Amino acid sequence: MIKKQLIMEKALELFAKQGFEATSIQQITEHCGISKGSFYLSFKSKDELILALIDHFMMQIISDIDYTVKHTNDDKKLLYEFYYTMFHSFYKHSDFAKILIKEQIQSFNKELLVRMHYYNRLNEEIILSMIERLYGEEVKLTKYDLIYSIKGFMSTYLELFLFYNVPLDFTLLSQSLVEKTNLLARHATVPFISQELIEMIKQPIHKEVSKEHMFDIIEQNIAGIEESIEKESLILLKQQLTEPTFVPAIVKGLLENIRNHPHCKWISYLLRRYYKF
Amino acid sequence: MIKKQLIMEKALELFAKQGFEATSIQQITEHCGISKGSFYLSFKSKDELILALIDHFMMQIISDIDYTVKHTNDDKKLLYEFYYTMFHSFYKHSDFAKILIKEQIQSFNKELLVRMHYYNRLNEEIILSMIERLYGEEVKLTKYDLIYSIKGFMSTYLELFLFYNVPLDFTLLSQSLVEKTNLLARHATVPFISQELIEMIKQPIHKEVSKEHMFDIIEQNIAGIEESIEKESLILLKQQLTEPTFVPAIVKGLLENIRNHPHCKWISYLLRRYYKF
DNA sequence: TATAATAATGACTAGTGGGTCACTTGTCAA
DNA sequence: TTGACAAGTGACCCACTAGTCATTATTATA
Repeated sequence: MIKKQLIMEKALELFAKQGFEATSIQQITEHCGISKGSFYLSFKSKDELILALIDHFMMQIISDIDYTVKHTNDDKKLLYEFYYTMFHSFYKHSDFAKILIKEQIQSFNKELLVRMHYYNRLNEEIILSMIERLYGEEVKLTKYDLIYSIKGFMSTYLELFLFYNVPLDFTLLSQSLVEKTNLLARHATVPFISQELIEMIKQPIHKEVSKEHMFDIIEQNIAGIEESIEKESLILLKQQLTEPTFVPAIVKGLLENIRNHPHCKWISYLLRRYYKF
Repeated sequence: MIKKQLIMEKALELFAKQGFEATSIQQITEHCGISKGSFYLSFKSKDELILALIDHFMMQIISDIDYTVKHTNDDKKLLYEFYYTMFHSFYKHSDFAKILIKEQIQSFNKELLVRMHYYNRLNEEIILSMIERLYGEEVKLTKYDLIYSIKGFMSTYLELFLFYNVPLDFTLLSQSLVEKTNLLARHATVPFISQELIEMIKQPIHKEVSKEHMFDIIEQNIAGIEESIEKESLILLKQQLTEPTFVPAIVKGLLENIRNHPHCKWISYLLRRYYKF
């Protein structure tokens, strides 16, 4: 488990510098100070490694954003918090963000493509829920265009700060984008992306996460982290999953405990969904 | 020259389908029905091929857009024409557009990176000249943000139609983006990208194109195209470059003749710049 | 037709990469 | 101390790749 993390960490550095294809397993293992065979004890293949990386970081970023959107009560601050969290989360993981943008993960693995679609869809879902809450009927016709505009802002400004090492003021950037978003939401009238277009595009998010799946993830996480409040919380949550004994308040508290542990973000997101918090 | 074009065409198809790294010279030559050695009579290396492709298409796309912006007199239509031409030009070359978006040409060749920066800068220049003409002082503080917003719109909507094969209505899309752009230009007040930030980012566009350079390109083009009005025009323009004899009206007419020939777009763009048309 | 010049070929080289596996080292309970 | 099991190693395999070059085919010229 620890070895796996080491490999992921070191591989990420190399991928961000040289790209995925251009980095050999040899280089990765050398950079880790382990042997080549040892790599294959942790990962079945190079593809499995990149997949694990994508999952690991996308889960964190998505759940960061989701948590912020769900837990910001003040509608006036919501958009701002959304942008700020998003930029901040990508900034925290900028090596990953770099490879995400550089290698548009289209070419190789089919499975990766599916995975990326999935996270993309989750992201769109979050944005949609946010703008429906903020503008309601006002954006009935233009909401999908609004999503795409927001995604457009995200991508260009992300690129700006990922590839030019300039000092950056997320506060100002977020304020600036909040104003733009509000303008588009309140005054844009010409929709391009219709409901029909969306239907044509989307493949359903099939993954309705099963209890067993969450159970597995929790077990993995328990194995992966040190003795701590988080670990204890996880164990209790695992119990709760098989035989519910705690009242919602306790469950929510336990979730809050693990929320900020980097390895628990995803399960925390899934459980929040499951318990409808 | 003809062989070169064949290779570029067939290689583009494969790159769009499988990606650059994943496509071998072997595959390309098989797809062309020529031998491996033959490839190296046209290109010194695989890198030179991708470079030639990038140049070939970026030149066409950039000069399409530039021509539209420079030759649309009606300010009311300008933004619309810009968006329409841009989408249309990428659509015409959608195989190329795909590899441009897929492989974020960052990893490999250093020279490619420089080249892409160069075209990106040209694009930004065109957009800047357009919005300064349209909005003038109004966007003094927010013009760079406006550029980035426009680029954001471009990239998300490009992705939308490049990766989902849906029927698309460029007219409606352009109208929709015109409205959004106008809203942002007229009402956005919070700038994020300041003049200083731009200075920090930009490396100067060094390439002030020399007469000799243009001369070379013309000669190449002459060799590459069939006997035609375009070819004759090129020959006359070549003469004009060494010993100016024609009045501007004639030169402009000759440029108009070659403008729409796919191989002459770039030299046409350069000459328009040179003669300040 | 003969000769020179150019174009095209594909077997070959030298090298790399992902992945395997027989073997070594470390660990820990009995 | 022993022995059984897990963790770790790196030489090795094979498929494949970019690029070369001696040889052959084609074309142009005289």
